Amino acid sequence: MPPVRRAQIVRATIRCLAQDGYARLTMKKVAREAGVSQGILHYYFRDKRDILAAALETVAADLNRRVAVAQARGSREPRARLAAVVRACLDVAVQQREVWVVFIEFWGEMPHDKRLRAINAAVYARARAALGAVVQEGIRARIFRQVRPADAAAVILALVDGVSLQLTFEPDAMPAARAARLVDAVVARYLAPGGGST
Amino acid sequence: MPPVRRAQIVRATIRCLAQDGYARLTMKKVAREAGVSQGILHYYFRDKRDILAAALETVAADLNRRVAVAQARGSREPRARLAAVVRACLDVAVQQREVWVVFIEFWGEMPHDKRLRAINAAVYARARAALGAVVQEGIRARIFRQVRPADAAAVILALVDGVSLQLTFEPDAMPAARAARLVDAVVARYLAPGGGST
DNA sequence: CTTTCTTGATTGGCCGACCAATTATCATCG
DNA sequence: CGATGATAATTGGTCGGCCAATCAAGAAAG
Repeated sequence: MPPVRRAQIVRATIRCLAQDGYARLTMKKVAREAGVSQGILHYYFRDKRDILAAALETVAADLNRRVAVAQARGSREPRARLAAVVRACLDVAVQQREVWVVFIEFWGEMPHDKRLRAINAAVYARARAALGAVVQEGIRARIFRQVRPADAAAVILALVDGVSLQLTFEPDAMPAARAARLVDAVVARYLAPGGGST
Repeated sequence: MPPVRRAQIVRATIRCLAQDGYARLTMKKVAREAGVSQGILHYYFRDKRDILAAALETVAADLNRRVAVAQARGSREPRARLAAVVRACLDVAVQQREVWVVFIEFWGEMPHDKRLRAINAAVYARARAALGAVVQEGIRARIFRQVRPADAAAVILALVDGVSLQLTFEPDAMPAARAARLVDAVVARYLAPGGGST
């Protein structure tokens, strides 16, 4: 029962964050949203920071899961797989807007909370490793040019994050599908064989 | 005197945001940091939100200014100019860490505040216009391939934001100079003539 | 009957906003 | 030049309200 209650509280927290924002999150609202009393929150969590850390873990895991699923569904061909991942990331930002928005909210808190930073670092390390593996595969198959997979992973991640940000704050500027094609084009040209050695 | 006092308060606010974070910003701290009484804050600003909006405006203008200066110092050659802008953006994220961190903090609040969204949209519109103009110039000179300048601008901005994020949360992962070279390589390959029509 | 779980009221403290009172600024005029 | 009075700027304290966290008491479960 403990894990169930914890999850219930964490999910309520995420909903509150999506609705009102980090700065206006209160234990009262979380308890109300979860349908429990205020006291119970401190039975399952030491304090507010604990709940927030758990919320970031959940959000991050959720994002990772969705992207992993999309990647698994893609073909074996490295280019197609990268495209599938890119598309999945951007779709999350648009369709699962709430989850993505909460994740962005945590960015602002990370400089002030070591624990949140650690969770985020783990998420990005995993993401870079997964992307790097796909790139590596493409290099071996001579589909991609010789690049350091870690560099390529960082670049792809940065592109996706940056474009997702723009889609989040100015959704009307560009449909998600077009953004995905744009990012794909950049990645394809970055990894395509030929051209300079840079 | 009014404008001086306002600026004084806004600068104090930005320092507080950099130090303690958005969620822990209080009028008391701002007043203390600015070296004025609490009451004065409500004399020059209607309420807390007003101060925060002014703070975002100042931060955004500051970022814009620094990048504009870097661009102006660059050569006339489009590729070099883009490189200068990229370098300037990444340098800001690393060297003017405080300003950049405060800007990120505002991202988390934007989904919940129309006014902050509007300010941000203006900033990005300006940035895209400036970048787009440089790209356009390169296209005319046949240095770059035919791309929609707006697309290229969005891509470069996304890359810079994404890489800046990673530099912010994991500063040891990569020195700023290497990040700049990496981004330059991606942009160069994206804009280089030849290759597919995408 | 003991352990686990849950409640809702309480606590001390800090929050943003407001306001009456005080002080500085400055144009005007004796 | 110096007094005067209106206006602008500034103070510090007060207000109701909400915050996170605690706790004693009771309900459920085994």
